[in-house]
Amino acid sequence: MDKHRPRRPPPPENCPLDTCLRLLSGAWTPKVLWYLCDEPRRFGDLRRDIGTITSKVLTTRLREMEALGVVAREVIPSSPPQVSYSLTALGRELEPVLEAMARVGEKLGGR
Amino acid sequence: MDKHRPRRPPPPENCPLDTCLRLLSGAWTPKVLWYLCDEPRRFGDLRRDIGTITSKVLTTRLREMEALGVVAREVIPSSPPQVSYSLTALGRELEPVLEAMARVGEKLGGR
DNA sequence: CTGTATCCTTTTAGATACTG
DNA sequence: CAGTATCTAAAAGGATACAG
Repeated sequence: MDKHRPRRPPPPENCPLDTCLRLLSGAWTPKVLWYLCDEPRRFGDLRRDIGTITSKVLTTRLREMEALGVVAREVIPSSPPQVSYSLTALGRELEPVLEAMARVGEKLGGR
Repeated sequence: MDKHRPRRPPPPENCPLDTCLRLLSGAWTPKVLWYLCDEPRRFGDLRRDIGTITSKVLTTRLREMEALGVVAREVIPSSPPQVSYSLTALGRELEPVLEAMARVGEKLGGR
């Protein structure tokens, strides 16, 4: 008799979207991932590549992604010190998302 | 001879990502689009489907997406008034992005 | 070079009440 | 039902200075 809920139930597909959204939220995270998809990069390279991000924010985002297991941080003992960031296997799963975004961005033109 | 910039130049693929990012930024926009991908929905339906969004924020996001041309707003003259929201052709371009996100969300498990 | 520490501004969103 | 209007709080980010 479907009396009280004749309407669509909340789709369970909802949860995975939320999970991914938590990871990609923030204006900078996707851009960091974009460059790391290309190849591993050092801290200063990432900063220059992205262009307008401050080191504070970049550090914060990288630490978040490290904690989530999508980015790996490797310290190369040398002088001056070098730190290289790369995607983990899990992080590489995000490449299709970024590619889909870029494709849509092209169709959106200049908005 | 490549003295000052021996490093990789900023990839032009950057811009489309930015465009898409502007559109999808904010925690709610992707969720609204997710439900509209399923089928057109009325204001109150969207609010219930999403669950915890306030009408103020939902209105703001819908107006933004309208302005960008990804969502269409249709008023159905009736009593009580009905307003239906749907994706435009441009808006439907975003479906692959959301699907990619959901797929990654599954692999991310519970983080 | 790779960060950390402060402080401040902007953006986003939540609470709540109210209207046609 | 479909919003609008205020006000407040929280999150994100920018500027700047400084350290190992």
